[in-house]
Amino acid sequence: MEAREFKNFAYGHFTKISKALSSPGRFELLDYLAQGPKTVERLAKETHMSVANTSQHLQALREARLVASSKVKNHHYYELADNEVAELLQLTKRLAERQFPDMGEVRTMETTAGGSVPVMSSAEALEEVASGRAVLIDVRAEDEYASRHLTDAVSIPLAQLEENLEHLPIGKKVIAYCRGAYCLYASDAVRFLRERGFEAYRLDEGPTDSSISQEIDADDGEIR
Amino acid sequence: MEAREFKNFAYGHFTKISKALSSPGRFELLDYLAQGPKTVERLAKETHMSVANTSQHLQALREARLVASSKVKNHHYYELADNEVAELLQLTKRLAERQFPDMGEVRTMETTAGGSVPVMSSAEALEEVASGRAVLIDVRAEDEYASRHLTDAVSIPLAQLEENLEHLPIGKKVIAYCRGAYCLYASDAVRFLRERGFEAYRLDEGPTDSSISQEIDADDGEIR
DNA sequence: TACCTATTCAATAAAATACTTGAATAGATA
DNA sequence: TATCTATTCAAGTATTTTATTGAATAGGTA
Repeated sequence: MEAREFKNFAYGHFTKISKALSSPGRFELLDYLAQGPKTVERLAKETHMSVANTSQHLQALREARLVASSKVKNHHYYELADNEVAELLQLTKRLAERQFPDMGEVRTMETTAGGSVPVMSSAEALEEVASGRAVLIDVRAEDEYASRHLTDAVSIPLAQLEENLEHLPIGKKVIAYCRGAYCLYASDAVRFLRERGFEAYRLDEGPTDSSISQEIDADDGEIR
Repeated sequence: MEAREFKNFAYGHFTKISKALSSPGRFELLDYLAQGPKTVERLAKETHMSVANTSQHLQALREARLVASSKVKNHHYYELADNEVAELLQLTKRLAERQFPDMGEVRTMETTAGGSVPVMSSAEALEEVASGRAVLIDVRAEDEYASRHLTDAVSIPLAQLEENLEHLPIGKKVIAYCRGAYCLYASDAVRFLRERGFEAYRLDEGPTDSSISQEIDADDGEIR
């Protein structure tokens, strides 16, 4: 193999990865898959894409080895092929926010609804929860919670928040989190709770590898 | 801003980064820029692209905020806009090599010339050099060495290796490194040295952030 | 067996991207 | 001032990527 041929081979492979990440639709799919395995249909629904289009994108992602699929009964489950894929997503997001300052501004505006949704850092939340002054709720779908969640978090999907109000402690702070800094579920939850008198906050991120240092039990996703 | 509008905004920005990284030409440009600032002409020469094409790619990279440019006299110098860009390159390469196992195989075949170029890990090299049993040579261009290099490394660009043979110690091992695991300069150097009786090795990587933990002096790139 | 569901495939049209060529610009130098 | 050099711009063509649609497949289920 000639030197140039070798270069083409190497750079061709490197860019397979970036190419797969370079479409907004695919990036969004990966973002959802970072929450846990999902079927094509569900991904299509969550991203508002057609099923065929979703399937095609997933195909592209599989060819780039960013996702893997498995079959259970009649459903094909897709999931991230490697933890480093999630890292790549994280790093790309962080870089984007750093290099395009208005991104961070817009995100803050949107997720805090112009100031009426207070944000809490992971570090502070950890302290509040540990000392018993606050409870942590995970407002994502149940299976996403099951796949992986923050220590001591309770699962209350956004849609079931109203019917679970009675289970929330009255005097304590309530800290909600969802898929991450760009996900609006937690903000919706906080607004809903504040309207009902709770001292609610949203977490500034979701359950990432760096926020979860504990081991994950393969059986039920419970963090020890 | 509507929820969907917000999503489009966010994912649109994220993918600006990946899109910029998704062309082999641009990836290669960034790879060279990770060694230090360079002019358009030089980049064009090193990548064997036309100057106009190189300039256009650099333009695209600047719009994605991956590179920044400055002007000195009649030359425009381009450089990475952020250290995280280098991290992104690293992570992408690592992921590609992990997910496409034949990549690693081909790389090993090429860079070790089928076994005649022994490789040494950074950790081992550090020990050998510290104990005085080996010398470390940086075979990249001088300005790349000046921009950043490994501790205790001596600069001997590949083209000047022959005329500097007399300065290499006879009884010691010689460890060569260049831009990284996919760069062939170090391999060329090792073959050249072995033909002349030296016990030469190539390092398995280049001067990355993780291999350099020391502070870099802004004046001359010397690592303390 | 026939039927149903989830997923993939194939074909198309529209849109974006890549590389080439030649001209334009803007600073230095003579 | 004229000239030279490095870089960018603009236009054109070829290629690649995208979303849509409707058909095909392949496992379950009745």
